[in-house]
Parts: sequence; structure tokens; C-alpha cells
Amino acid sequence: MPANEKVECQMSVSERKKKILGALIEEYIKTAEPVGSKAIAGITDLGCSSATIRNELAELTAMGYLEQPHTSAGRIPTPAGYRLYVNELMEKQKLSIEETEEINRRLNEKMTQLDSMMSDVGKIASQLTDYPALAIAAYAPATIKRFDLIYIDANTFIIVVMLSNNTVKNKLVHLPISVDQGMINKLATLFNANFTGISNDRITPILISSTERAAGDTMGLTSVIASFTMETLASQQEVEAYVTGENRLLGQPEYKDPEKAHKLMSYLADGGHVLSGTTDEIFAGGSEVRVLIGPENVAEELKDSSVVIASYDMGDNTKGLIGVVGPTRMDYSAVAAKLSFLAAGLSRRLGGGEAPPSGMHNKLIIKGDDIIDEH
Amino acid sequence: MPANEKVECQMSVSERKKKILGALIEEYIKTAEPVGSKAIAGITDLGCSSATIRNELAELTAMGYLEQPHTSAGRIPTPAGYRLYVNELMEKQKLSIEETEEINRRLNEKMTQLDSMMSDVGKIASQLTDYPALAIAAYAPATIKRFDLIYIDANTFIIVVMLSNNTVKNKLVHLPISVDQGMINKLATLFNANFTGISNDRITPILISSTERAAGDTMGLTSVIASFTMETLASQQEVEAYVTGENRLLGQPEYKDPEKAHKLMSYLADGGHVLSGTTDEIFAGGSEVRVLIGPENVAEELKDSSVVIASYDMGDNTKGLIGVVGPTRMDYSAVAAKLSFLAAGLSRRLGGGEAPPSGMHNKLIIKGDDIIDEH
DNA sequence: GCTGGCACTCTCGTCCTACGAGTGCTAATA
DNA sequence: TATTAGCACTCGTAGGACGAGAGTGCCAGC
Repeated sequence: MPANEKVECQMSVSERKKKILGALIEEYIKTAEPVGSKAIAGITDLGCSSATIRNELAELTAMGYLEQPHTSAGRIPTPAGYRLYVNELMEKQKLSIEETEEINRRLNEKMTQLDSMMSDVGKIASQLTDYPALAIAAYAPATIKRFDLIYIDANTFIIVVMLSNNTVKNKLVHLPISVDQGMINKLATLFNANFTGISNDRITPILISSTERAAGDTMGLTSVIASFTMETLASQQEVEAYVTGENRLLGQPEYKDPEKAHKLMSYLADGGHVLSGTTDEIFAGGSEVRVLIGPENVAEELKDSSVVIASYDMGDNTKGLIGVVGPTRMDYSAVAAKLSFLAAGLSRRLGGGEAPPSGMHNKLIIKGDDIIDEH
Repeated sequence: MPANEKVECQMSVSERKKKILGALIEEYIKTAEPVGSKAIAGITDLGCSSATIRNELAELTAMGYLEQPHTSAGRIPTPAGYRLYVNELMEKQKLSIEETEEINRRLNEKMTQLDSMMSDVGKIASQLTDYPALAIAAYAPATIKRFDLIYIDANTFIIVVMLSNNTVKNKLVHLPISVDQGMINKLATLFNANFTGISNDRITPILISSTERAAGDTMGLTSVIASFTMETLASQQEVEAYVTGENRLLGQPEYKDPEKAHKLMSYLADGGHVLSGTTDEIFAGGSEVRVLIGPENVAEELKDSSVVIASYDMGDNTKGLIGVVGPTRMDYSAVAAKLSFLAAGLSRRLGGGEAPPSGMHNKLIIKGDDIIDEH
């Protein structure tokens, strides 16, 4: 094909084409049905007829931004089309006062117990967006800052450890034999001397047995405390992932085929690896909202779905992601705004390690243009 | 219709009818398709032809145990049919050694952190049965048994409370102002004297302010500790419910209609009230496995699904339920066996407050006929 | 470069038919 | 009296034909 190939340079998308593409995508987001030239003429105010729009649509299709399900149907956006829309066309949506208040109210309500925070945040995100949500927290390697052993009675004591990231874990230990308070105190001193500030791989059998000898412990208490320590450190290093609201997928017409829905949902169900490929990248990427459209996702199961992710920073090198999964036909603008605000609220509440004492929640201050972070 | 009505007394279901009904239900459980007379002749060893079986089927239908989707299809069981099957016909299935070992292995693996136990148990149940599972724990009203306040530095201390049901909760408190260790110790003594052994409604503003005066606390520490106490007690009294594996519904042909699946799944998603109507009853009902078939469920959304529930006892008046939800065409026998074993395993591990120290799991001993509790 | 008009294409719903599975009934049989 | 073989009947399903409708591509005219 020699001469008549028009060397359609990708960059040259005229203003009118953009307007048409934007209108088409927004209509398609609403209706989930292919959009025809006449419909676009109806909803835009460009003073031209459907025939003109047809010509433009044909070119947009040739450029790869649109496609037709079959010869005689309207157009639907391709992933490249969505990408252009998200990058250049989409108006960054601002949340209304009511919406921000609603989010703040729910965050405050839920933030009382930190334990269940992750799943609660996921629940909030899912309800706000009406898509399945996933919440991921990744903890930076932690060490033990301090040990306390609370003597209860001859057969019972509590281990309390405080971690370098200021979380506190405890465990109640029942013993088949008796110990005296002196032994408990001695163990606490030894553990504070030998087990604080070190990472898991430096807790060796040698360290444990030397501690055991130093304490004169013949009952395996040292092992119990050491193994709790190791478990705690290990659990801190795990990436926790919670998935909520999978059922909301079924409300979307693109998942009306139960097979398709089932595949995606069971992929999400053990959500750990959902974003594994992208986690590092995201963590490096600061706090803006990321949009992964269709084939941009690494996971095969997500190739025709989209993911919107916001990251938050809890301080102490502990970061997290909050995201939603949905069809590529997703209301990116609204979803991005909501997630961004949610993540910012989380960072403010949790960042810097200064958790407000319960019952004394700071009211989150919202500046108008703070709702979407630009970079 | 005067004379030829045969006064089919419900009780008289002949042995052959039972055999036919049982075979039909088991076939239907396998295939999810209406079962015809010829198929039954093929799988049973009653020496009679399909015509005879047709007559029996017609009578079983008249009795209300079977129905026909349309005139010329095979039969499917009605809820009454399933009920008869579950009560009288079903062989109580025994788990194989491999299955029991698998369950034990997973329980042991998961039982290390008690916090996440509920959702983990749900996960196990769901994976074992391939149905969505729900895990519910209801705690008997608890009181605080003991307070410890761990002084960290002038601005930080940890609250550790031990509850009457032997769970331990903690909270790290940051203060905007300084306190000295003496105040912390004084508060611990006062709280142990005044706040132990009492229920939430006896923690009054009067009690708090008198404690505050006694301690000479002008910084609101007393309120912080008191409100943590109240929150802890309140959270213990809540019924917690976890739902896992909703997506597995989509694997069942009866939920291939996405609307139907969506309805049930979103009903399950906030699983708190799923069994609300039946909870009390179940708690009273001892430890046998309960089967609720179709319309036997109180909730409208469950009217054409079935629920199998086992209860377990964690001691200290804390009980829980573990159950699965699926189509009425459910492999009741296998599901009941698995849940029963799982619940028994939980009770053994948690009952009597004697949690084995981690790393020292008792191997659960299984007696052959212990796998299904008869009463 | 835009527009109206028009032929063309493709999907979707509907109608029809043929097929097959399974029943219910009847008459024959042990 | 219980069982069986045979047969007509019913009903859902699959497949094919057909028309309506939506939307396109293209062309000629403005």
C-alpha cells in the first residue's frame, strides 16, 4: 500500500475528535451499549450532523481508539481510547460537600479499632464506588522495641511486645507447670536485652538456647516467647490483602456471564497476588491515583477489567493501597476522586504514628482543590 | 371426588419408595438435572422395570416429595423430599482419613493467631465444601479481669486488659502532655480496684469522675482508659459474622442467573443478620448439625437455598456457628460431616480456655464414630 | 469540508418445525 | 394383585427462516 496511506500521526487528534471521543466514552459509561453517530450528535453541541461525526468516528476507529462489536453497531472505546480519555479528556471530578462529609463520617466511625481497619476501609471504598474493593497493607520490616511479661498466676502470663512501628501485640500463655514471678521478670529482662532491635533472621537457635541457659529456664518458656516473637515479626512483614464487595461485580452488565464473573471473583478472592506485579511500582509512585486499563494489567484475569488504585502512607514505612476493580467501562473520574480522598483521609489519620486517642477524632480539614492530588 | 381418593397416609412410605427417592436425590445432587424413571432403574438394583418405577414416582409426586419442572421431564425433589432424605434416608457420611488429616492440618496451621480465627475457619469451611461459608461468634457478656498499664515514656503508655473469657486486648496511647510513672501506677491500681468484674452499664460517668479525682488526674487519662474499657467490653458483646467464598455460588448451575446470584450474595455480604432469626435456637440446640432446607429458612432471600450449620463451644459461654449456604440440591451428607468435624475440632482446641501454646499443637485424636455427633 | 440520502450489513426477536426425552395410561401377563 | 410392555401424548429445546431496526459507509451535491 504505497501512497494513499495517510500517515495518521498518533499525536494529531483534533479538538473535535477529542470532544467526540469524550462524549462517546461518557455515554458508554452510562449505558454500557455501543454508541452511534446520531446519539453523539444529540448530546454534544458541535454544530455538525451525524454524517460528519460518522467520518470522525471512522478515523478514530482507524487510529485505534474505538472499535465496533460488529459492522453495523455503534462504537465502543478500546483500552487505548480509555487511556486517552483518562490522561487528557477526563475532567477531574470534585466531590460534593455531602460526599466528603459522608466519607469523613464513615472513616471516623470506623477508625476506633485499628485491627479491623483494613477490611473496614475496603468496605467503605466498595460501598462508595459500587465496585469490589481491595485494601492492601505492606509493612516495612519491623523489629521489637520492647518486651513486657505480665505475671498473672503460677500457670499464666501475658506477653506484650511493642514493635518499632508502634503497634502492640499480645498473647496469653497457659502453662502446664508452675513458674514464679522471678523467672518471668528475668526472662523479660533478657528478652529486652537480647531480642530487641533485631530482625527475624537474627533470632537463631543459638540465641534462643543461650538465653534459655542465662535464665535458667528448663520449661521451654524461652522457646514459647521466642516463637511468638518470630511469628509476630513474620506476620508484620506479610502483605495483607482484603477484598470486599465482590458481589457488586454482578451488578455490571459485562459480568452477566456467570463464568466470567466467577473467574474474576475467585481470582480476587485470594487477593494477595492481585497487584503483586505492580505493588513495588505503586509503592514507589508517590500518592497519585493510578488507573490500569484492561490489558495494562499484568494479571491475565484482569486483562479486560480495570483497576483504580490510590496509595496511602501510614508513617513508619508502612504503606497501603486501596483500590477497586471493575469493567473497563468504569466511571474513572468519580472513582478516582473518591479513592483519592479516602486515601488522603487515611494518611492524615494514620500518618506520622500519631493516632488520635479514641473519642478525640480530629475533624479532617478539606481544602477544595486538595481532593485530587495532582502529583 | 368421593371414593377413589386413596387416603394416602403420609407415614406410609414403603421401603421401595424410600430407595427410589434416595437414589433420585443422590443422582440429582450429582447432575442438577431432572431424573427420569429409566435412569433410576439403571442405578438401583431393585429388580423392577422403569414402568414400575414410574408408578412409584407418580405416587411420590402426589405425596409431595417430588415435583416435575414440566409435564414431560424427570422428577426433582421438593424441600419435603430433601427433608425426608436428610432425616431418614441419608447415610451419615464418614470422612476419610485423608480428609480428617487435611482438616486438622489446616486448623493447626491457622490456629496460631486467635484474632483472625473466625475468618480463617470460614475460609477452611468454604474450601472444604465448595460453598460460601459463614462463621459467627457470639460472646457471652464479659467483664475485665485485670488491668495493666505499661509505662513507655513520658508521652506514651500501653493499656493491657485481660477479660473474663481470657482474651487479652491492648492499646497504645500517645499523650500530648507528660505523665510520670507514679500516675500510671496509681491509675492501674484504681482501675483494678474499681473497674474489674463489672459490666459495661455499670461504668458510669460518676464512677469515672470519682476515679479521676482519686488519682488526681487532670489530663483526662482516666477517660481514655475508661473509654477503651467500654469499647472493649462492647466489642466483645457484638455478634461477629464473617462470610467467605461467596464466589463459589457462581459455580452452581442454580445460580447461573446473575440476578439471583447477586441477590443472595449481597444478602450474605453483610452476613450479620443471616441467621439472626435462628441464632438463639441454634445456640440452645446443642452440638448437632442442623440443616435448613429451602423454605425452612426464615429469611426471604434464602427461601430457595439451603443452609447447613454446626455449632461449637469455645468455653466461657462463648459459642459460635460455622455454616455453609448453597442450593437446596446440596450434598448434605458430605457437608454435614465436614462441618461437624470442623466444629468438633474447634471446640476441642478452644474449649475450656486451654489454648495450647503455639508450636505445641495437640494432635486431635479421632475415633471412627466420633466424626458425626449423633445428638 | 459538510450534509442528506441511500444501499448495505449485521444483530435480535419471533415464529415455525422437528426432535427427543419422559410421562401416563391401558392391556397383557405372572 | 403387582408388574410389565407398548404407545400416544406433552412439552422443552435446538435449529432455521424471516422481518424489523439500528447503524454504517459511501456518494453526490452544496
